Amino acid sequence: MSYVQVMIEHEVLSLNRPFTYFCSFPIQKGCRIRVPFSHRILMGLVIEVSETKPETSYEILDAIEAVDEHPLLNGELFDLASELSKDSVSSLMSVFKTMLPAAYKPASKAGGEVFETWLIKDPIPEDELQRLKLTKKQKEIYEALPLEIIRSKARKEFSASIIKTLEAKGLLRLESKLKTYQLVHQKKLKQPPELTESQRMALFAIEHGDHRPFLLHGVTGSGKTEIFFRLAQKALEQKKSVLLLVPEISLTPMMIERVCSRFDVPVLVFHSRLTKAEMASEYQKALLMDYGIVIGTRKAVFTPFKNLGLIIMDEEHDSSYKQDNTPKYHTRDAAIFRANYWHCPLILASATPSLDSYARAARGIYQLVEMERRISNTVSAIHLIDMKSERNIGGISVPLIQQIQKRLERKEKTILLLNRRGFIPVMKCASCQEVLLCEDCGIPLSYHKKEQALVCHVCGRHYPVPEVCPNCHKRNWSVVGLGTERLEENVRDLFPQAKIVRMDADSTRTKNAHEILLNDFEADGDILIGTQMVAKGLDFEKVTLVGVLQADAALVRADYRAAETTYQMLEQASGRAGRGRYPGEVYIQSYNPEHYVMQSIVHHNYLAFFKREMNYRHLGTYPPYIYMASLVFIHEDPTLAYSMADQWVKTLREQGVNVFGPLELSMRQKKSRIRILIKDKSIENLRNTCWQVAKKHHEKSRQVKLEINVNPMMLEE
DNA sequence: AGCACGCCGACT
DNA sequence: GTCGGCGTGCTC
Repeated sequence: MSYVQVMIEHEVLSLNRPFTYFCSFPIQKGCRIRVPFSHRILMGLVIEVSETKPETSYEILDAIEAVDEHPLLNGELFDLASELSKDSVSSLMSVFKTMLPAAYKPASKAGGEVFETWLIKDPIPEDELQRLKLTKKQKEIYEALPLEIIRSKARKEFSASIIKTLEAKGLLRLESKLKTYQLVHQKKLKQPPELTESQRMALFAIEHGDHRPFLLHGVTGSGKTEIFFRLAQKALEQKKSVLLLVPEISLTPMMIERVCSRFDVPVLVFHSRLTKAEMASEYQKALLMDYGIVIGTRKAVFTPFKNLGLIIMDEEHDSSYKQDNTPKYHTRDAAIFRANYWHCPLILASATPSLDSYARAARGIYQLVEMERRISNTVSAIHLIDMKSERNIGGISVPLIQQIQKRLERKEKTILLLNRRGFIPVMKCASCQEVLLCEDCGIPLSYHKKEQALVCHVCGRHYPVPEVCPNCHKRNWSVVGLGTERLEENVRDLFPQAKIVRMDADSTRTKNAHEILLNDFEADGDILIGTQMVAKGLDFEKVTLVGVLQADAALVRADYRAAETTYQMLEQASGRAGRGRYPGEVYIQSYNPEHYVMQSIVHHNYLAFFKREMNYRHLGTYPPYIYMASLVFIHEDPTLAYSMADQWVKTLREQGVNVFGPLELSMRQKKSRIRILIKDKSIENLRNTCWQVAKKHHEKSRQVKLEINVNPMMLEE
């Protein structure tokens, strides 16, 4: 007997509006509902319920049935969803779908949940028991049974036949419940360590701060985790929950281990490698949990809380925090929203803060807390190897080989990091290492093999491939590339007696691969070879040497953030060495040792890097000085996609919008992708422009797909 | 997004 | 004559 506003399961922008239905059954906001919709029956989500009939020009149809008894989303998550939808220029339904566990997604045909049969022992009066005349054995088992137990477990532990009899006599009630999984295991609790002076000061600063988010800039090994735990302790004492976000699945096992050996409270885990049933189980636990700790990757930021007291976002600079499919939201924005809602502290932590965050801290939007000292009070020595003059074998320089040899003799461990970005086709002079830059943007040009041209991926300008290098006038162009597999072979040839563990996207595809490989390395491995993923968060006492191969491969990327991500990667990688008692050494192989990124790393000087990089961003009008959005037009026919993009460039330019392009990107799934870029000083203006294009584009053309990314983390592709 | 409707070409 | 291609319009 109510009228409901329903969002339909489709994710397209053209259906991103509520539809009204009459509802003859009770229903609440946040429940799924089945409704008739254009010749079919669809699933929808109720976003509003009202008693009065809205005034409409159309006929209102009857909804079919309610799917959920209890709402899947509360008011807070609703508001968060609508903000993220607006901010990321994507449909509300697409946000709902990423928020909810797969088993509860509006469009899913249910399923994914696993149910178990439970036996419930309801209280039964004594005379009733007498009347049933149980045998001695039956009575014994009946009394020994707990009030609630999983049927299969009861049958195994007691007697299957007697349990059956008890069921038949009506002494045990059957109930189907969602299966719960045990994803974390309580460890033996450890005592908190003494705080160092620098930790105490950081903690003091956070505890005496105001409501603004904190940016905790602590060098690797400065003991940020202990700060997290002290703050968590406080929140838990007040019976409030703690949300602990990590960028990648590979970092969850170590974090879970640490949390469980410190706190005796419920701990929940969320990440995309959980099965549907595990995810549903954790979600149910979250709904019921009064207080506890939730650890997870970006999807954990949507956990329903009864009382949230602290949010920690570790490695806040990591680009995995931004989802790269629709809705393209940033976890940081969702975390800020939730911290505001709960009036709780938000800690953005990193050894290498994103330029965005550090700039915000500089402007007082965030409160900056610095930790400059390592706990061990040692600083790793960083050596730059100039690959232009140093001899190398299979991509490994002679000094690095000697160092690895030393570690093998001393039974210490080595991590070798190879940047996979080495595969991005950038043309380079093999004689003088010159890389060609765009005259307008100063950004390295990418080599497009098919059209034999050099292209700037920022402004879209094309250049012919020059005959000879403009620097040394030799004709010796090359495209660089060395993969982890090749490197593993080379290392094996050099050190046949060493135990080598390789960690990359290939070797970590299976479920617990990360854990297994890392345990392997910790137990008796000598050398760990890997891509970026070995740069992040690993904490092994015996690692005293880190080698970074092709350090500038990332620098040469055709992206305005190339220097920033290179800096972050090198600093993070360096931080893996010397975490224990033994001091660490880092060898960075570079063709541009004099580059400011390399120099800042050697001198452990983030601020110097920050200033240089900000200056560069200012000159090129890049974020954080302005906001940016990329619009990609996709179609099989390149001319159609291009003309669409081109039209928009012209229309927007007439409106005075700062627009760049169109630029042809590489093909994806046999489809042409044409990108235009919009820059704006005001984020509101930028979003308005994007929404305007999104809506109008859909009216005009259905065949050309449009993908919008507000504040993209990466540009080249 | 789907799906019906409608208008043109090439087949039993 | 009809079957089926896919451009266009609509969904409470």
